[in-house]
Amino acid sequence: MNHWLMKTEPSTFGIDDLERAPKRTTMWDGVRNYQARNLLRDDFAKGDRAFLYHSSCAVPGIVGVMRVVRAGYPDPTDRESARPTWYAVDVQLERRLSRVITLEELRAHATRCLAKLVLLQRGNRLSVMPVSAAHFEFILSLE
DNA sequence: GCCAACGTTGGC
DNA sequence: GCCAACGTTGGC
Repeated sequence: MNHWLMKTEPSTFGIDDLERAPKRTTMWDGVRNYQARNLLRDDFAKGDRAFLYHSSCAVPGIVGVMRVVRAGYPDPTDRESARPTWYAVDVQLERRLSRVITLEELRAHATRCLAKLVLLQRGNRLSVMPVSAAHFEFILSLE
């Protein structure tokens, strides 16, 4: 069972939108980065849990926990796919956190508990990234 | 709006 | 295959 962190810009699609979506479920599409694509295609499994992360906003941070309800499949928004290039997954909101676990707060643990967290690595630009089980639990304990 | 950092593109 | 130019991401 893998754990993930998935970034979204709340001005485009955020936790409020996901909460209102039918079955609190959405197709996570539009990823156009090969490394992230490979994760979606090869490593995302039904039942995996993922943090929902708000980026490019006033208070960047983790706002919810999601469940992967459909593993990787060809992204239907990928128009020119004779062979599929891009992949999507379906995720369901499990719960909204009682508060935002902010990027600033995660950074406060960057030299210790969260030293290897991909989100905190220099120059990281992945929109979908793995989180270790230990990191996942630690972050939840901050709530 | 700025800018650092990275991915992608395309000329050679 | 190299690498400069360009585009994008995302925090601040």
